[in-house]
Amino acid sequence: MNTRLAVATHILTFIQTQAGEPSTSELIASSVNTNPALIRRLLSQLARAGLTTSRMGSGGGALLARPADQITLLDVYNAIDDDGEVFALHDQPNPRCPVGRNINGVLKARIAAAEKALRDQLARTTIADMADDVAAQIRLAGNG
Amino acid sequence: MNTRLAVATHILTFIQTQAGEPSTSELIASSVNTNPALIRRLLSQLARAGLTTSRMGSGGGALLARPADQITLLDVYNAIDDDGEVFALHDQPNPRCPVGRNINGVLKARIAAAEKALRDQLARTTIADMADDVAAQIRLAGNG
DNA sequence: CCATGTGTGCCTATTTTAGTTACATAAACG
DNA sequence: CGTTTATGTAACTAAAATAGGCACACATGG
Repeated sequence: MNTRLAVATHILTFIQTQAGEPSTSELIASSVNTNPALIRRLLSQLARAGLTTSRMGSGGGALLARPADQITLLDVYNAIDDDGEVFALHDQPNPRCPVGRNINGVLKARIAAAEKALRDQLARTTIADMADDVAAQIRLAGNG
Repeated sequence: MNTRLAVATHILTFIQTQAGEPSTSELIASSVNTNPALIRRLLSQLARAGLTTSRMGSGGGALLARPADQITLLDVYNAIDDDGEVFALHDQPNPRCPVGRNINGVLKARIAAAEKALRDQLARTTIADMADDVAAQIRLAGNG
């Protein structure tokens, strides 16, 4: 699978830790350890989905478009995944076979149920949760 | 995403509709509408996972290794997916950034919860359910 | 005007996926 | 025993997805 959900979540969690200061794509890229252009591409998808806003020019960068406890991992997943399908059906089963003719309709319903369970669970975690968890980890390491 | 779960489920559902007669890879391939070698590759993974058995030679083919109501879509998913991860983490976040250093540990737990929800739901459907649903569709079409 | 930073088009490399050919091996059957 | 049927798997090709990167037009603040 791809890492876009992980990177997008990293981006939003990072922004949340910056206490209202805009984060530049270069700064975020250094935390993710990748290219700023890649970060900007993801940020533009997140902005299109209404999760972030960006200010151009000097002093600019990305901000969350709404409070971190109102952005769930499901929002992130929907923002970055074009079709949002975890499993694909097979293109052209044989329509002259009874099984081939009907398998996709049946399977689609079962897969949809499984993907719904996934989405419902993703909706239970917010960016605020992520930032809190990260902060807790940092405190733990500090005490170690 | 890939179509291997769909094809593997198609294979098993097809075998279940054959009333105990072994299914050849060529027959299954004609239902799926693909190449027999591809079916055999999937069948060998299913056999390794203990879901099917194959008999070589004349009159041979694939059979379910246990009753269809004891094979779930989770079993199929586990059989064909090497690592079974829906989402990947990003390789090398920057260890010098507090967020980069901790994001993967935190995200891993959240993603695992979501994937568990997916798996639990996949475990609720058996190959017997699939075959029953397909049979019901065939009856519906017959009445139309 | 100049420095900073976004948004995006275009390109490359790598990996995954699907599909195909070929052949050694195994079993059944006359 | 040899022919036929069928599996299991290696090797290969083609296409698509993924990640990464460069370049530059455009926007903004000083």
